[in-house]
Amino acid sequence: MANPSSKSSGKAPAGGTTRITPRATDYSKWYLDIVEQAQLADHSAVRGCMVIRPYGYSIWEKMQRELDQRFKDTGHQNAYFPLFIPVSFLSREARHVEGFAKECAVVTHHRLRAKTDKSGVEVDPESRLEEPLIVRPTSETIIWSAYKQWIQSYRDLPILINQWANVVRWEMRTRLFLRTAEFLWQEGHTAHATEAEALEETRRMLEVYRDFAENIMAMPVLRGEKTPGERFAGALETFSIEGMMQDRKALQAGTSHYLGQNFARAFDVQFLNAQGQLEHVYASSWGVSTRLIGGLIMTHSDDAGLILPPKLAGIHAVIVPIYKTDEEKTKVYAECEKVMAEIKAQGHGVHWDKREGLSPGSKYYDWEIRGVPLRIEIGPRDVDSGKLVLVRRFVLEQPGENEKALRMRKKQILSRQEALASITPALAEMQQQLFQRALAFRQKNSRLINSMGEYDEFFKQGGGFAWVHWAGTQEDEETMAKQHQTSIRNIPLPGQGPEGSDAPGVCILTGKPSARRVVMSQSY
RNA sequence: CGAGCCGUAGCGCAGUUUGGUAGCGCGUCUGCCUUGGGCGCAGAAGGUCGCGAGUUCAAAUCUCGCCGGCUCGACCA
Repeated sequence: MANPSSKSSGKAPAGGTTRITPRATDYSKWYLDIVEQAQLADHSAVRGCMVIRPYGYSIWEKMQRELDQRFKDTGHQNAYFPLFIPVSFLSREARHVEGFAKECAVVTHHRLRAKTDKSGVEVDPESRLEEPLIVRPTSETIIWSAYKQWIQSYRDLPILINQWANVVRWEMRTRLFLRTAEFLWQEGHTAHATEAEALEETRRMLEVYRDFAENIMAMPVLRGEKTPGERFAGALETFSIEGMMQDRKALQAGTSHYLGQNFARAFDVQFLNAQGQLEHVYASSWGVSTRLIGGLIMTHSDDAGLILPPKLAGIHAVIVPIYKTDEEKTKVYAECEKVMAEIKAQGHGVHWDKREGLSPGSKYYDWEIRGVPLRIEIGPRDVDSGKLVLVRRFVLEQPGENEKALRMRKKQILSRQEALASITPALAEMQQQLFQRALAFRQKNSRLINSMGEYDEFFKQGGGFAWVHWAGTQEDEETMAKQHQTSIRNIPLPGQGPEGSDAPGVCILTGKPSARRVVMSQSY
């Protein structure tokens, strides 16, 4: 055993530079290391709440831009409703309050006063609120109380509104991005004259989420309906998109709910239809949150750090200059300037790392951890030969390939012109291959399972998505959850599973006939 | 919320058993030297030891309470 204070041997870093824990060693440590070292987020002084750092927030901003455009393209407008909700509003819808009551932050007073011993301040008991307010865990109630004022006739419908906001859910156990007490999200809340229209909206937004997840995040997702036990509190139907993370657990990445007339009844929102009859309004709601950033990390990243799909990268290429003398620096900098301008002109984000006193190697590690898709190295040799060194953060692994060969393939020395011309296609290819790789991973770890024996074996071997026929009760579901730490992620819409997954069969637990398979797995 | 572990400089940790001057590595700053995968040398700055109370001549160290983090469970649109 080496003395911990002695110099480490081999190619370990010279100093105590923090390294990322490999996935194989400790998956959740790996995840936290990336969040921390890529400077995405920090824990804050408040339990369960995070500070989203600029680099992490820039990813959220990119996501927002893409999603917001899709919402606008499907006819929605943004609006904003209050952070506080009268506690009585929550209880208007019975299931809704049941679902959220246990995780609400409550405001009961509006004033502080100095303590008598001058040691600080305390709640002024005189300032107790007539009715406590909760900090919104979701906004259905406050929004439907407003919709009541807006809707009288079928001519006022549909209302297609989205809100970008923060919400608070006092979770028992939190993890950065995946489950925090406060998180950022968007919530769409729509009102319709007919059930069919509201259902269509519910499915349309599920498809918007799928499109965004797969084409922007390069994260394949399964669309499907949640079982009654997993439904949103107050919904008649809940649909989700579920991604498979690299540890083969599922992550619920977005939900779209058909709320029927539940909230319209709770807030007495009726409209006069074209036939002159009063009717309750039909509703949908749908949301995705900063949890997506957690999904992004766990879908693509590797032991060297974050890997960003180009469409979510603010910086697509980083330029690292290499020089010894002032003379070389001048020469190299002139070239960097030109290369930077040309990449910018192509419409890509580019950053020139001018930090002094850091070796190029340090900079390489730095940008790798942050997941920047392309690195361009420019040294005197390159300037003289009219070439550029272009290094990709990610190339598709080939079977049996060792780490050194992989690294060699990431690095190309190209003529300046060739290198610049290859940036756009390289980014497009990376985006495509990240999706392909994640999809192949999910397929490899998805299986049609027809007996409890197979089921046990599958999860003993590491698990994944088990496509099983199911006709059990909610109690049966809970029993499965206890015994296997698995749950029904959703009942996938047809056409998404392995060969033969859409055929009817019999429940693996009860043997009763079943029309469709469900996907069971461990989850976040 | 239950069990276990943890909280000492920006980061990672030693010191706590047996109370007695606040330590190490990395990072940071200054200068020199370097720069094609985490350079080197010299010097310097940096601390309410998570917070509060208690025991004591004396508390990072012992006691009690609280806060926060990690892992596992319970819980979780």
